[in-house]
Amino acid sequence: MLKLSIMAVELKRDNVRCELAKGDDLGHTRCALCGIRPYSFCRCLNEDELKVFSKISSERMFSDKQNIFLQQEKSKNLYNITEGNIKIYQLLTDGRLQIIGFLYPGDFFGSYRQGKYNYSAQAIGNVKVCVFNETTLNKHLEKNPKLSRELLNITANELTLAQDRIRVLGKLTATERMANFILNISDQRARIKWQDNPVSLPMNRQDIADYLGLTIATVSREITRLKTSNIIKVLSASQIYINDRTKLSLLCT
Amino acid sequence: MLKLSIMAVELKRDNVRCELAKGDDLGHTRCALCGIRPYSFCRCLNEDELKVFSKISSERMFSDKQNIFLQQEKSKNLYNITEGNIKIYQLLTDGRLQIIGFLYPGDFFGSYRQGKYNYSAQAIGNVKVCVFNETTLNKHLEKNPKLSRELLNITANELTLAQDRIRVLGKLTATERMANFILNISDQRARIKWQDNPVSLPMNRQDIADYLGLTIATVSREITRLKTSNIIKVLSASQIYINDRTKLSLLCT
DNA sequence: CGGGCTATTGACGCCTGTCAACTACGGTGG
DNA sequence: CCACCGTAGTTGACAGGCGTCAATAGCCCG
Repeated sequence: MLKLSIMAVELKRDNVRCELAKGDDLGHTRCALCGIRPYSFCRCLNEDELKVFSKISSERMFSDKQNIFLQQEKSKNLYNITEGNIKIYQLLTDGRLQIIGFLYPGDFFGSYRQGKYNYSAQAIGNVKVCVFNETTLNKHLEKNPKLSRELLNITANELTLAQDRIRVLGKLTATERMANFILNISDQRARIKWQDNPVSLPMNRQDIADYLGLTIATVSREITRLKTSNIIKVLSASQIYINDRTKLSLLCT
Repeated sequence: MLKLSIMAVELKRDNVRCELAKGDDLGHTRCALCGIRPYSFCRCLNEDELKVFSKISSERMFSDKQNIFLQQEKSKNLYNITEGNIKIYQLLTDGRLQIIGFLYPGDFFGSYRQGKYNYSAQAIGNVKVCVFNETTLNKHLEKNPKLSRELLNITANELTLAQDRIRVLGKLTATERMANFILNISDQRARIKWQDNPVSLPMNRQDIADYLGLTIATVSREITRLKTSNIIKVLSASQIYINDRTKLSLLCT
């Protein structure tokens, strides 16, 4: 029953895509057909600019657990997710792994420092991305102040998200982290007009643990705790229904 | 003895400032006299642009524990530190405090989301800052792609620093965090050509604890541990001499 | 020399990690 | 359609790292 309603939402997305495409010169530009554009940094472009943009970018697919790039690799490309989810992570020398963030459709990534990626990026499930050559995009930015302004905005926004995460990892307890995580992911889905309750978690427990600075056992226990206190319902391992959003918010402090 | 050598370095900074000023039309522009400019986002400006820049910015002083702005406050200004140190932090509803970052001379701050500051900023000791009106600076950015590119670069750089901190808070042990902290602060000082060994810590133990997601007791214990294993010497509470940088690096994993 | 603040150190407890057993689920083959 | 297997998730027992609370030590300044 619930699963059906989720499917309906995913289908609705495809409809949106078709509607966007209708008014355009079909087939000439990939970008014009892109359903995620309203939520992506390229939303600031007009129709003409969009055609140019389609040419300087290309599409690539990745499947589950495939790496888009690795940390310390020389950075050549920047990416924009059009479908699917990605995790970005850093590895310690002894094998410990910290997930820096989960990225969703519309997210731009590949930020770099001294020409090297600062993290590895790996597909969670099937993923479709737009690929931009770094130098090409940079040249484009010089000519298009609107675009570079947009890029500054989303980078600043990512920075505030990272800073919020610093607070979470520095001060919150396991319960608080878990509550905060579920709310965040629900909000994230709402932002791109996807069903935000129940929430479907694309990542597994290990990923959640590595993201929250916890272990898989603790994550599991905390989910059980939220479940037994009737704040959430666990429809399946990856389907969480939020019973009481208020209580969940209070847990985030 | 060691204190003297530190003073020498501070004096040397003043000399640099004088040298920079020599070739300029003295007194007409504040920016031309600014010693921290080579390490600040305004370094990309030429002499003429600098004169304009002096006019659209103003100088302000803050003393120890004074707040420059508070989280959730409507953001009007952006700041650039010219002297002293600042902590940016977030407060939880129950009073817990997480220091997001320490900022040093040359650092630009005031990033915001939805028109509100995402953190509070407070002076550590005496501080001098450049103040920019947000809208004025934005207008300036439109006309000056070099400047907005520079701003994008430093924002992207801050983002990578924030991401590194996510790894530290998510995965490192207390010892590792402490080692990482001391090295970072030493590197930071080296970057702006200040004495990087011994390191003088402008912040107190409580600040370090709130920064590293630990308690004051643990910070103190970890410092003692590094001291007894001869990796550092504690000249005074705020003066740390690094005996063995290699061992310290190894502790950061 | 004494007051007040900051830092250090000790005793103890709890939260979360570790390790391992158990359970649930999805896919595959008979 | 069911039995089987492998993977992912849950749960339990236990341990240890770090927090908590408090006493002590060190330092600055009057």
